[in-house]
Amino acid sequence: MQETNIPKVYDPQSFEKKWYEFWEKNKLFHAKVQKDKKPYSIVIPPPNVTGQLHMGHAMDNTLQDILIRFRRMQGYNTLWMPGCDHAGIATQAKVDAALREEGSSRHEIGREKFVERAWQWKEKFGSRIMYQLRSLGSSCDWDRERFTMDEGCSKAVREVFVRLYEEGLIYQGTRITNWCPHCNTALSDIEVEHETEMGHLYHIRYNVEGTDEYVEIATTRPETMFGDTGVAVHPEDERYKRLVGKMLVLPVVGRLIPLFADEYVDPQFGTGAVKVTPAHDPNDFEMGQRHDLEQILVMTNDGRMAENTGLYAGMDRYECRRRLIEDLKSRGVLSGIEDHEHAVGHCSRCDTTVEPMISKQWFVKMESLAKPAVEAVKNGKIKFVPERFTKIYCNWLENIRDWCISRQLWWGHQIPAWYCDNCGETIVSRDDVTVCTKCGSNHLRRDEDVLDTWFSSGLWPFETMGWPEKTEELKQFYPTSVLVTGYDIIFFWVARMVMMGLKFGEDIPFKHVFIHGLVRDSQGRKMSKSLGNGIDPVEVIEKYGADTLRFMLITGNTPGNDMRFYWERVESARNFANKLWNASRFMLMNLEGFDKDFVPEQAEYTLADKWILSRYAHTAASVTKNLENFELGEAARSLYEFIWNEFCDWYIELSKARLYDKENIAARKTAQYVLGYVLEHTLRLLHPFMPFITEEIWQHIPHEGESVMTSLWPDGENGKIDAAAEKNMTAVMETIKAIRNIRAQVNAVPGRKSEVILFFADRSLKETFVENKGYLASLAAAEPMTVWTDSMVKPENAMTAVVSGVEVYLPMAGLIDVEKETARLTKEMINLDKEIERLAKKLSNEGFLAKAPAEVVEKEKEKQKGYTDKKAAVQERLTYLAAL
RNA sequence: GGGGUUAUAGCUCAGUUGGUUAGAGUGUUACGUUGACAUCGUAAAGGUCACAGAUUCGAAUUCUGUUAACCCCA
Repeated sequence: MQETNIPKVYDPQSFEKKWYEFWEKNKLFHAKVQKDKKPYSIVIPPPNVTGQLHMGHAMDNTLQDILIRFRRMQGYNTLWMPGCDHAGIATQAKVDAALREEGSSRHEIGREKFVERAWQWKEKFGSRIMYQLRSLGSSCDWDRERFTMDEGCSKAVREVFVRLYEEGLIYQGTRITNWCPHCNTALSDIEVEHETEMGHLYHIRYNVEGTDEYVEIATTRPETMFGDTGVAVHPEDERYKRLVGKMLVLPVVGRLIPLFADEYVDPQFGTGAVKVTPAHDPNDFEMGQRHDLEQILVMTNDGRMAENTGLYAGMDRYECRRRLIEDLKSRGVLSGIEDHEHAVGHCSRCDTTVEPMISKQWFVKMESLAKPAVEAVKNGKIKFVPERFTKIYCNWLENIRDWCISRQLWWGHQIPAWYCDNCGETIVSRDDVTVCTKCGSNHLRRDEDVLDTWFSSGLWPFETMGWPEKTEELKQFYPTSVLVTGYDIIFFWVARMVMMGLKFGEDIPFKHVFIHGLVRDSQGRKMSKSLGNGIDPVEVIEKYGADTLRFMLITGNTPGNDMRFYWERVESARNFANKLWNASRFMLMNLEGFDKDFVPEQAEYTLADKWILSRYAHTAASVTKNLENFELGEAARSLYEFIWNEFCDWYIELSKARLYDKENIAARKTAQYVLGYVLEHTLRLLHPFMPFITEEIWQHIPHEGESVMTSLWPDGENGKIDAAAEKNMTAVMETIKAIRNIRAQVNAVPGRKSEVILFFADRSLKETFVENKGYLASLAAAEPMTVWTDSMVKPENAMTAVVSGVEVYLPMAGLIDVEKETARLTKEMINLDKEIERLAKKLSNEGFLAKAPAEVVEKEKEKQKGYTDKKAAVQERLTYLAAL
């Protein structure tokens, strides 16, 4: 157990892997169903199998791991369900690219082979991501690892699809959807990102049939004019009233289209007349429905002009736009081009400009699903942390539109719908179908499309627990305790899970939604592949250790807000780990004669012992409270401050005298006990944040149990809080700092002892200082310590400082620098005057005295007295100096 | 157009129910390797808490408005 030879420097590489394997091998992450224990469960936001872990994952999983490890130590039956997502479009794109490298393509090898390739991809990259999660320290229950396309999830997806279809909540329809010509698939509304772009507004004249008159329209997408089936104006627009009902001649094409009136048209915009292309614009589509207009599709799925565009057929949509503009110009019907700023939709996956166009797709009716999902949040069953995301979530669900769920991809859950070529029947079924249920024909074709990836992700909290079977896991772990995710997928994922959970899981999927922000680069930019500014968490782990990365990610950051990545901050976290490492090393080097059964008598405790135990108790309470409130950053900060500024800077220093003195056995044993107690318990508190280093140290120092991760969370330590010890110790510490300050002022030779004379305005402190004068000697080189009493004359040739309750005099051998000393004290005087004045004003304020709580008034009065006493002492000193 | 976030030390950020001489890390300056740690220690400098009002005995903290940056939705 006793080891004095541990490395001088924190070296995470030497132990992180070892401990992870130890935990995993001993199944410490595994959650059995145990009905008598309180459950605490989290399902991981499944990373895409496409690639690798990025900094956002590192952040997300660090937060989850902290919560899980904390609750596990608190005694909950804790489940963290891991897994990954098949990520339809993204993965298909990756596999496509791999095939292209080989000079092949998905179309060449066919669907079956392609899907095989995608599975191979999944095996390779899925396991890589899971490995990366392990290197971060994530305490997931790997025995339960799931994948959104595994057998169980596929079964759940089918069940949900069929039930929704049977209830009429899933339907097939020909509607305007957002089409990505690059990914070659339809997208849902939220997969489109709108960016404001500078474009042009083209003014084109459409002749009124049989006259020389024309109507001028304005459009941003002239190439869609091949699909125009009308021109609309506002019914009250005087400019056009007399022309409504007339036919117009579509330029270039020559087709006749009606001019009609519709309330939708904004007479202020452009010329007040809009071309109507029902097959290529959502608003036009609706006008088309109202006015019974034909829908003419003029583009192909890859963004080229269709056969019906004559000379332009086969041309890219933008090439067509350029040529068409030239053509219109030469025909003299192009009357103007204005610069125009407008929002253009882009594919969130590949950034290609999406083309709104009609196609036949599957949709989910959202209204009835969204209502209970809003209700669950409004009535507080589900709570967002931070609370402000509630509004964002509710607003979105309250204005939700139907969800396009079919994708023209090969990688994903194929839609369980079959079409009968014989009678035209559509059959949706849980099991594969070979015979038409209506006409008995076996000429069936399965729908080729797959489902939106988020359709299966939406079932994640319960599909991973065995739904639709009524499993023990569901009974114990559903609803889950908390969902931890970024604000960027509240709509994509959180909202869908709530809807699906309420509908099929028969309860909310989670009680809390803990939202975090994005990790940005040091300039505040989003990390992205195209910018090349991403930082690989694995690189950070290899260089600095997972604990360092974890600690860096959760400090200096508050819930829901973005954070910037700085290497300096990584280093600062690493230094903290090193500090802890060396504090432990100090203890290990002083373990000789450690008696694990020894517990000191109360009387054996020194002031420092009582003080550090009290400070530790405060820390334990605040860490617990902050973790329970999802204030993980605050929790980590309080541990940082306790470990560094109190335990290391003061307690270790103060324990040295007793530890080095091998004669006084009782004192040495007490110091060892307190050091051991505080360190061992602090390691437990820190374990959720920095699992590896805490385990490594914990295993070296005296402990009981097999792992710090299964040790009990420190609780009920409040008995150790000792207000008197804290007050007295604070006075000692302040005095030490004051002496050091003076010594620095006069350039005292470091280490050379000098006398200090103390005068106690607060008499109760005298005894404390007499008993603990060793503290002043060792930490401020102040020796001997003389106590001045009222009857004596205060020392003259000395430097002075005043701290609460204590006047400090440092006699000077030579002459003191009167000028410098006067300046220093004058500055102090000014500060004190300012405070005294402020307090005087406050304390003479009738309102304050009458309305503020008595304890606040009392506190202010005490402050006032403290400052006044200090001022008197400083004044006295200044008077003395002036007389020299 | 609607909604939201942010504005605190040179930089990055804390500051959780209103009462602190407003904090940390980093950077800067001076000094220092005595047996945990130079990935360190000691000391210091550095802020009108964006601006203007309001509420209150009391505002960095609550409310309103303004300005600036960013984000989401339409």
